[in-house]
Amino acid sequence: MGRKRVTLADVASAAGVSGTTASLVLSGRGDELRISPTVQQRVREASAALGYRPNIVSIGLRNGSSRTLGFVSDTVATSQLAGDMIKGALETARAHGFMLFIGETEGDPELERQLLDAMLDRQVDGIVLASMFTRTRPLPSGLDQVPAILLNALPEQRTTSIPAVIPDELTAGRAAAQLLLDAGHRSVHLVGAGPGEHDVPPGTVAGVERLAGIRETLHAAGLELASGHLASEWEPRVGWEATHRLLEEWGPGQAIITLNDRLAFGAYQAIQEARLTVPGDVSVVSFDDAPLAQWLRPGLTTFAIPHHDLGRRAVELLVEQIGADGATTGTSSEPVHRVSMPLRERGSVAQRR
Amino acid sequence: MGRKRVTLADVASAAGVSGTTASLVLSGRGDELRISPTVQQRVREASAALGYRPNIVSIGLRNGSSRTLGFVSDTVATSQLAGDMIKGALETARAHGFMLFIGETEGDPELERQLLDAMLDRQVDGIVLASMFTRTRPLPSGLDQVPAILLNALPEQRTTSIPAVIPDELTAGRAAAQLLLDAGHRSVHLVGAGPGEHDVPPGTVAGVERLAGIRETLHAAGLELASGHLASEWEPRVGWEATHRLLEEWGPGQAIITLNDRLAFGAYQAIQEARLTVPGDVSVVSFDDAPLAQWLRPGLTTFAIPHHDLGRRAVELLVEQIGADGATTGTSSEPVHRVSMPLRERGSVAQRR
DNA sequence: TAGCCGGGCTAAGCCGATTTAGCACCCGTC
DNA sequence: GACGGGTGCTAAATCGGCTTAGCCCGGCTA
Repeated sequence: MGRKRVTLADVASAAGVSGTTASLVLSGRGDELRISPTVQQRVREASAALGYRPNIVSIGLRNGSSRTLGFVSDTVATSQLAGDMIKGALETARAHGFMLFIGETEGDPELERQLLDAMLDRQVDGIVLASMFTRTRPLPSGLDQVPAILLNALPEQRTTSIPAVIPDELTAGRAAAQLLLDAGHRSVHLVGAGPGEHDVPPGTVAGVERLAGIRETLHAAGLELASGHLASEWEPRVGWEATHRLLEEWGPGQAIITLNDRLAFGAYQAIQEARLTVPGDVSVVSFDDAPLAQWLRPGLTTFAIPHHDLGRRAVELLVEQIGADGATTGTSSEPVHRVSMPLRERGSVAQRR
Repeated sequence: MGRKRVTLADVASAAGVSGTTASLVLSGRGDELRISPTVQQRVREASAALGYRPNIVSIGLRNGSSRTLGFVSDTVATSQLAGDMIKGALETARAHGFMLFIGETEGDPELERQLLDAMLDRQVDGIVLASMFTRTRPLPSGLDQVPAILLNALPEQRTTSIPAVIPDELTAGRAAAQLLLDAGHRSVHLVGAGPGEHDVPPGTVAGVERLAGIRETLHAAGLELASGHLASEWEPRVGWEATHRLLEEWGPGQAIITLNDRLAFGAYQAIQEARLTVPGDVSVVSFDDAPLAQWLRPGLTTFAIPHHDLGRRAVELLVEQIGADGATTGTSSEPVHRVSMPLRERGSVAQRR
């Protein structure tokens, strides 16, 4: 510890040249500025011998960039899914030579302010404002100082020019319904929302769009949802209750769409307790592709939230915006980028008997 | 975008004073250096009016600190548990005025090198080297440049002076066995390792210590493990297989310790398929306290990995080391810090009939 | 022999702060 | 009226790198 870092000045004096010369050589402009091969060689050797690494902080101070991004999310820990999003962001950032500051707000606007300030104080080149479940949200001030992007969230005021990256929930909703129709099902139940267009937990983009996609596709086939079960908490207990009641009322032979995998887990438990089986007696389709989905028996067929891709895409767009160096503000053409939700077929859907 | 940041010079010229004066006033040394109240007032007003915020990068360049820590882990995403560890680290860092760079190595030493370099290049004040499951690991070079700490990992060479923070697995192992003994059980089975002292998946500290604690406590009661099931992958499928076979051989009335919650999940499935119940026919105790554990019916009794506390403790120790400012190296007395694993009693253990 | 050109390198300023050393002024004193 | 001693503020150096402008020297031309 405490061994001081090697600076450019150290390299220069070791090579017997000025700092300027050392800088030119090491930044590859040696030939351009006609430094003799002998000297270049000497500088490079000294640099290697001392293990010189440029101080990025200093460079950043000079040219006003830090090769650093801020990633502010409302929650990292509660959702196991979030990790993938961060991972996608981290990998992409690294690939472009950026490091990421991570911050968590717990949904507290005051804390969010503090984190943003702390990041801006550290001269981040851009900000990713992430949400762990898709929702609309107000924008904090200060985002006009640097390029910014919304991840898994939409701006509450649509007047803003900040781009957003979200999963393509609408298309996934359509596909979920179509999957059941293709398997011959005509009695489709929804757990988590519905049956009406507006029966949706407040503030969730996912709920609204998935429901809309499902209803749209059913309508196109001349059908309506057989039942719906609006719930503000999409937890296993709720899935169990809804399914328990649903089976009592309708009996076997149903197709169920659960709005996330935890609801599906509860549905499985209720189906099992009713001495019925998935998918023989009841078909289940879900959303999210939580790790849980592949542990269930049989595996749960579900539309994955493309967390990794979302994180990647957000950082890509941000880096692009930064690369433009603030010169042309109009680099970002499309304000909302939708990332498709891939289907994981695992065996919880069967052809209607 | 692109509205340039307000600098100290801006404040100074707005207040009609020198940069020196502005700096002194804003850093609270105004009285000490006899700046008149009038001028102090003017500076403060100018600062507030312009919304001045000091550039931490610049300050860092001057005094050689960045108020920034690096957090390098092998994996963030795969384990939902990891999030809590990072969260604990983030919160604690913030509380001490630090921001965190997060990096993920995927277990690749080359990538780890690059990440460490990228962080050191950005002048981090300290490094947390984290592992998502407890293990021994070699130390990369360069950790002698700044204070560092191992999180959920132990140094392979015990000669090092780098402190480590790990869960107290041994004590938890003892407590798990004791819990079953107290419930009157005498036939205790282990899934994931055992029955012998050395029947442990290679490289896992958790496996070794949990097994040792379990065996030790059973021995003290004059017992041995009734059976063990060594497995290198602690996944639901394995738990199902082991439990399925175990029930065929031993019948109901057993007590099972699974070495993690995914194994327990598989055990539940096997027990359910054998038309037996938890905890009436079989008691189950586990480790980790994954989210899954509270979703199971009945809830799983398990010893929680204290991820949040681990993250917190690691950063606390690191900040302490940094606070000492490299002056006295011997601030860290104890090299290995053990964090206790709390029991979550949920109802998967019953008194022996 | 003066002037010009180009090769090969360096001095000095800058980024945004902190900090040390010290300047200019006023008042009182001998 | 020179000197001493506060008072109230500022110039300049520093951190570590980049960058512009320009220096010095030798050879060639007029």
